[in-house]
Amino acid sequence: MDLTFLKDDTLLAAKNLLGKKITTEIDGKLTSGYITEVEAYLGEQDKAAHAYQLRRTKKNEMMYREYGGVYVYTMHGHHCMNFITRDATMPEGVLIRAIEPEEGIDTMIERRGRAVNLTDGPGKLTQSLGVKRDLHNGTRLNEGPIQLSEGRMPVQIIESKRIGIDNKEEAVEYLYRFTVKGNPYVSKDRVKPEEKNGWKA
DNA sequence: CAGAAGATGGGCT
DNA sequence: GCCCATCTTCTGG
Repeated sequence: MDLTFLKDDTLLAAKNLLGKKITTEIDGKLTSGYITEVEAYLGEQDKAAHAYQLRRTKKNEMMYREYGGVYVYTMHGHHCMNFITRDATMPEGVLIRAIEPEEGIDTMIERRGRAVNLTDGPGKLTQSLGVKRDLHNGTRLNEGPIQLSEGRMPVQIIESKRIGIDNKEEAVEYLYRFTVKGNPYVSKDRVKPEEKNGWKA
């Protein structure tokens, strides 16, 4: 699909990512799901971003690339996946925090070692999809094992504060987290499922 | 049952 | 030492 929507405003790109389908084909197994929760990280101006004030390290080097790249970092032994937006001078991106499982659920259960909470958190969904930092950091969407395609449309998008950044001063207050209203496959909050899990059609 | 608390953990500076 | 998380256990209603 056309990825140019990742090139411009990162907040808009984040909202447009909701409902898109992520498909991975890793270790010969196909898994997929629809994006239900994302967070935008705005680089230079954003105290919660890895690239705040254009900080550049071996770890976040990937953010200084053209839109469409995949940035994977590790946290407490878990992998977190971001899609890079903008261009090489603007290290911005969108953290994928949760998806609604679609295909390959048996594979997800196998990889996770449990049958519940497969994809309702940034470290969980990467484990279910088989995404690893050493193999997939620096790859590009639709040019490798990680594919992005059209999926579903959220009825309504909820804006909220980002998770896990309580020591980032004013950045804590930014409403840069976006979730599909009525979809239970999200991190932290327990959501009562609405009709069609909050998707149109 | 929900929410809080504690342990765990890897890659970087 | 710092950090965009998860799981298990403990607590209280």
